[in-house]
Amino acid sequence: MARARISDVAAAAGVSVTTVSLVMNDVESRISEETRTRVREAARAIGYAPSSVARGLRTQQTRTVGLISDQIATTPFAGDMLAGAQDAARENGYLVFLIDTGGDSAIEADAIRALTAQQVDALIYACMWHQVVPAPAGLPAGAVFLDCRPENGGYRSVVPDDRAGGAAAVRELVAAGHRRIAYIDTDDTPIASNLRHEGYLEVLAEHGIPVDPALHVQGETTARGGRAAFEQLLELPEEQRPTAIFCFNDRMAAGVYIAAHRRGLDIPRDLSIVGYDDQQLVAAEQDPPLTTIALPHYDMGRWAMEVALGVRAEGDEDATHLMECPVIRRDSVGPPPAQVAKPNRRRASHTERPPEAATDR
Amino acid sequence: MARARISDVAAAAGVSVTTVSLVMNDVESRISEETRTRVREAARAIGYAPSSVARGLRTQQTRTVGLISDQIATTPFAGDMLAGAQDAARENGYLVFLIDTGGDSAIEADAIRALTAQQVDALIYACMWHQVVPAPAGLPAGAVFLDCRPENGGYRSVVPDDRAGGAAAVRELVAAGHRRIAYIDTDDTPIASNLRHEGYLEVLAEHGIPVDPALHVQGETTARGGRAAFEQLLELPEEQRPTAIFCFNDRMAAGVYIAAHRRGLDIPRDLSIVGYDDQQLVAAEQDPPLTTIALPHYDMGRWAMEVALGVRAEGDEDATHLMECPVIRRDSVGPPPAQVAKPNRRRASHTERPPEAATDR
DNA sequence: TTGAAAGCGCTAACAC
DNA sequence: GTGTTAGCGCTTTCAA
Repeated sequence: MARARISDVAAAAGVSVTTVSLVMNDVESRISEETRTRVREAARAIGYAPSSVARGLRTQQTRTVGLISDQIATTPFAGDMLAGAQDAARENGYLVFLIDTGGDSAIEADAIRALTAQQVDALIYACMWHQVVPAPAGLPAGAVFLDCRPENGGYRSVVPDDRAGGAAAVRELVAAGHRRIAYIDTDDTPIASNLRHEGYLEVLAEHGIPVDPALHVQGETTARGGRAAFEQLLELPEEQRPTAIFCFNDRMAAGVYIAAHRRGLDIPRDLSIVGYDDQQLVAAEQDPPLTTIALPHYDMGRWAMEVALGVRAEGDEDATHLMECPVIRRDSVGPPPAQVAKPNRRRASHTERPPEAATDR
Repeated sequence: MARARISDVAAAAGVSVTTVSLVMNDVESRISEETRTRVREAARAIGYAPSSVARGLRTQQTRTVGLISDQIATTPFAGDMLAGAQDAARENGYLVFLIDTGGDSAIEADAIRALTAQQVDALIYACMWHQVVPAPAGLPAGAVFLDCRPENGGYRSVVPDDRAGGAAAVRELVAAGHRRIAYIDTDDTPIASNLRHEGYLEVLAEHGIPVDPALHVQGETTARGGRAAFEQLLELPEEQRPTAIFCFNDRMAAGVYIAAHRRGLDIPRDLSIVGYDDQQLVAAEQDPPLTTIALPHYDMGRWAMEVALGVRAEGDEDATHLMECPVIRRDSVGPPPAQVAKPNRRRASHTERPPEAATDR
């Protein structure tokens, strides 16, 4: 059977289409309660549902949003951003068109065209990880950047506060008593890695811990890369080795776990580790479960959608919103290995690790 | 500036709207080449793009597809299905509305209503893993089930061939010389786990390998669950222990790795392992990389979209398509440990484990 | 409290 | 080869 139209309902209820429209849209005013119920029943009886297409044409509002991403929907990294965005869209009665471009700019341009032709009411441009990107040509004003920033501004955006996150990670380690803290870094993703590194340096400075360049190593952002970087650290003379490691991400931390376990090192007894991302299937599945810094994907997705929809008032048309990365405490952080075993291990202990360090938690 | 309309282009080019429409839609017939280019230029000059909404209303075809899923977009499990579906949609000029319901049936019902109101041309109903589900009320005929089957039929569907996949996994192990092969199973996901188990039994039977119930253990589908199940296996008398393990999924296999490494067991020298899923961030990141059976997510997604769009002819309106799960050979399978080391390792085999046991399963 | 009618932007049947 | 026009299904102004 063909779709029921508003005129069918009108005929069935013995009223005009105007009345049906008024009833279906819950326009307060006029219309007696009796007519109301008559219309509603007729509608239900013939299974009528208004056509969003016709309504969209008439009102020039489609209650539809476009979400263009490089790959968030199809990779395991940042799906929660979608969840946040979707939830916000649904709560406000919007449907979302999702287009993963795979990073292909031709597809991206087509996507913008197609979404514009669809007259979406809002547009979100999302990346799978924090980066600074050129704003694609033709991107409508009012679009919101999610997990990325337009390099020349002009749009609102939301990204994780990686600097504060890096600081929080290191603070966690310092609070446990560590002073020799390595940072296993990467150069694959410059923005995030630089910011986290800044946070690392900031906390060392805060506590008067000298920076040892030998404790800053790099690798690719995989378990293999983390493992290789860790092995580099193990080549240091024993007293120079770290007692704790802050890893750029959880995958790299997983590599450290593998190497540590193979050498019989116990986590956290012999080595404390903090990761980053709180990545599903990685962080919590380690043994012991990994303490890490969570990327606020869900909240960023929700923020972006609410701002794009105009549901959340954000003063500035051209500002970057930094979202906090919470510490997820699990079991990979403990105090440094007891040093009584190596009484003569270093210089005067007050320079090495002031007892006060234990108290600043 | 407001959106340009077709009449603006017509005026600018000094032709009628019909002509513009014909040109924009590349309708061969009539229209001189000269007029054509004039129209095209006018359109480009004023930045005209046809409104999909108006076109949708007029033609009653929106070139839009709905994809309702439980959680595939927001979890790290099956994102490739989306990639396959999206690619197929894009290639055919369709845009996709994505709705993750989180498994909430009220949201699901709303989603079906909203998508119907949007007059989507096709609908895909997808699950994050292979299961049999009741078809939601109101689901339009012609919808396609992706990675799930409607319990009472009535719709086309595509699911992985888990039975053949299970068989392939075990065959891999048998080919390497193993005879004592355990199956670390789960009861969390009945359909897939039963099917894979059937494949396991099938191959044992094929090779006349007796079935040992002690080698069939269960756990939850996490690294922790896999680890616990493996430890149960290690409690068996030495000569009864498996030399190879087929794990229900890669996460459980990861748990086996952890326990094995902690005990100093080398993979694959002391123990061979085959997983299932070829899960990103899990399978390939193990050390050594895990041999596993891939779930054909991308191809299933593409299949579902093509069938839903009517681009791929599928005879039966009510059939389940089984998609092959390829073996991904990596480095976790090797020959069983040499048995010369324990010449008297088992007693008379017929008392220890009567061959008839193979038949009573 | 209700209805008639215009018109959103487009396509396509039909006329020229 | 090109133009006129009806109408897709709805909302909304205006009149009654």
